[in-house]
Amino acid sequence: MTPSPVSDLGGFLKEQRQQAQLSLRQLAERSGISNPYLSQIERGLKKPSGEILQALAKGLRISAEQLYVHAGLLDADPSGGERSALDVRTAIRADPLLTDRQRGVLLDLYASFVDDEPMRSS
Amino acid sequence: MTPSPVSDLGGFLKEQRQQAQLSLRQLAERSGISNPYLSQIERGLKKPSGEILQALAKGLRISAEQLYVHAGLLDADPSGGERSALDVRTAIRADPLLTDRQRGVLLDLYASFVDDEPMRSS
DNA sequence: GCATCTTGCTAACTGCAGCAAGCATACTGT
DNA sequence: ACAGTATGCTTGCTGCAGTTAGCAAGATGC
Repeated sequence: MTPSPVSDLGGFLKEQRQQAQLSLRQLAERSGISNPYLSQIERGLKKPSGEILQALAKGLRISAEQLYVHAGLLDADPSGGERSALDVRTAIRADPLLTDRQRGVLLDLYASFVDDEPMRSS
Repeated sequence: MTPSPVSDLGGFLKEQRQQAQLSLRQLAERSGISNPYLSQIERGLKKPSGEILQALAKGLRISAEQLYVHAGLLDADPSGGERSALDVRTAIRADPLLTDRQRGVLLDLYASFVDDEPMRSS
């Protein structure tokens, strides 16, 4: 975990907590986690799960996504060339108007256009 | 964890894996996790961390956000079904990895699956 | 037929997330 | 002064995430 401001979850948590004028114990109680554990997270000694991050976001009255970004679970800005490839696949797979077979055909065709490795043929 | 399709991570993972025509071991290897663990996740016996979900998304070539939604770490996109059709078209049009010709082929194919009227060629 | 490989799973194990109990220090009220 | 409270942290513990070693069954090639 690099100590850069963007990815420093603990530092960000401490900053948000202080901005909300909450003690470590108050935030821990509001979030439903133990205060020693919160202390360890803020000091970068422990690495919390997504559920703990959700609980902390709730206690801080901020979005969980913000904490996921600092924890490295989400990208800050989703734009970018490589992300677009994932969007097409994601959109096809999520489309309720397509049958499974149609979905497979579209995905295969897309893969043949974009990938070096097409999907395995049955 | 309710067994509804929206929140059933294991079922969703298995479905995506089968759609991608990967064996359990192939996906585990592509994702960099152990195959018994993947088996346990698919059967709902274990609850993976965000990092494992990221790795699985990478192995499946889908967005991690989709898996977070199924794992209950993110809310699903609040827009409705009609939006899905726009998403696939939008995603294809915006994809920088596709040539104009490939884009046209994909859009026409999609339209033939979903619409009665194929896209008019420009 | 047999040998080999693939597949999904079981069982035992290790490391760490997250907790409870409690410490040391600072602050407040009498 | 002292007692009580608040604060952030230390320590030891438990449960579970995630792994390795290996099993049973099915598939494949000779």
